[in-house]
Amino acid sequence: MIGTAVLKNDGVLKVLIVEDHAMVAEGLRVLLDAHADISVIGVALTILDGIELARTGQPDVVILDFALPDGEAPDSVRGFLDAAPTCNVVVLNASADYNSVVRSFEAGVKGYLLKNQRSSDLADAVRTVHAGGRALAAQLVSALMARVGSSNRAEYNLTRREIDVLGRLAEGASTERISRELALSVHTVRNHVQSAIRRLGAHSKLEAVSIARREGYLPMNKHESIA
Amino acid sequence: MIGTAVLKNDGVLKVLIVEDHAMVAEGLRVLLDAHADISVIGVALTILDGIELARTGQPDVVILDFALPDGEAPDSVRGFLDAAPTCNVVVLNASADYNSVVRSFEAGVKGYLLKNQRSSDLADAVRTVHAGGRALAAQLVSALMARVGSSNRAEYNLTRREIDVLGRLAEGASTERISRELALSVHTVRNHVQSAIRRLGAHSKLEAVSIARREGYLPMNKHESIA
DNA sequence: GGATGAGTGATGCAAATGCATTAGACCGTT
DNA sequence: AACGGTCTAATGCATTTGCATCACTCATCC
Repeated sequence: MIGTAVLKNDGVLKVLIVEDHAMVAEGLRVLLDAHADISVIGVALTILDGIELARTGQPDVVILDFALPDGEAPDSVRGFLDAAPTCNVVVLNASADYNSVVRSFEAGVKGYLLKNQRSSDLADAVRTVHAGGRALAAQLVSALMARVGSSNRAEYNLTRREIDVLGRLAEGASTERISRELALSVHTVRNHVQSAIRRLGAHSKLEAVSIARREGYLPMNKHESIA
Repeated sequence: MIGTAVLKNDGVLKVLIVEDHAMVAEGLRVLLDAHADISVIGVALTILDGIELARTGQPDVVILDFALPDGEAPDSVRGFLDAAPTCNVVVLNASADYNSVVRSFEAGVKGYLLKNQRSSDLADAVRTVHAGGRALAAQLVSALMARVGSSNRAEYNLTRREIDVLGRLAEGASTERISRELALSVHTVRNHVQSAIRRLGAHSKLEAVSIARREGYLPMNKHESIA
């Protein structure tokens, strides 16, 4: 709150919303625009469009939905910061799973809010991060504290490759198919699988997938869309 | 559109929103309230609260999010219709999976919209269902047509025992553990697994679990929330 | 009262998997 | 420059799985 930016026109915060559900995005837009000190300069439905709008609009704050059609928030933060170096990214997610929170902050976001909060919390978060602060959903703070406190936090440290392979296993892909999809030897795929099984303390592929899913390493079930 | 209800006060449509993400619910509320002929009489975050509000408020239309903390839309439609017999339920969902659409309409909803549509579509749907019509997301219409046309609707006819075994496999249980849990011979468990694999047209346990999950035979796995 | 299918149990065999172990290339850190 | 970790690839071996096939009991249905 100390030394709020004076360089912006009228001190109005320029916000960019990146959210694939148009209905939700429109709602957030009107809710935020209702605040006199906040101005939504754009709404993007994909990461790609979002980064382009960030480049041209140079927003102060980016509201970034966690799960977008072309990727997840943590993997796109770099792109937003490159496009608009002075912007602060706030992730918006429906679920409060540990991994998503950690990955997001590791990627450099300044805030992490849940969709079950009031919209006024969102406006507050926008002001907070622009003032240089961090914004974390209240219900996450205590939960994270507890995790850190209880040193028994499972630290599986799966590698990206292992997570990738596990994800494909979860979709029912065979070792042979994965090796083709990733242009790898079947031996390598088997090694990644074995490595993941060992790290997760599992005794089979199925158990590994089960644990990985529970621990939030795998993306949510993409219900096969019919459209 | 023929013979729009005259019995309502001023012809204003009373709408109830049931959506667990407060932020989204608030957005929908302001977006809908912006229409002169629509009035949001309440917002509920759970099915239970929603049904109670429906009983006291007797809305014309209920906007019902598919996935609520205390259940899914299709299983709660009956409750809403009992509470407010004249109301029309419109399901709102993020994903367009076949099973959800079919289950919803079988449960008696009058509309099924996707969150990636414009909010004006929602207002249109509210008017349509109140006039006695059906509202289905445009992108779902053609997709459903295609499904119906190609009479190859999957009918796997899994037995209870097979579903039970598949469910345990999905949790990472081994054949041996399942045989203990169900007090069966490992041979029998293997037979059930094989039978399920055959019926599902899969080539491995993992693929069978994947297909069964997609087809709705297995309960959705809840992301372990840290909060 | 026989046909049908679920549920149970079993055997055999080829293929895939689980597990250990080795090893080179690459990359970031110290 | 040395170190550790990832990614890649491979080999060997015991175990499990995929798949076919058979058999018996017990329902249900025509």
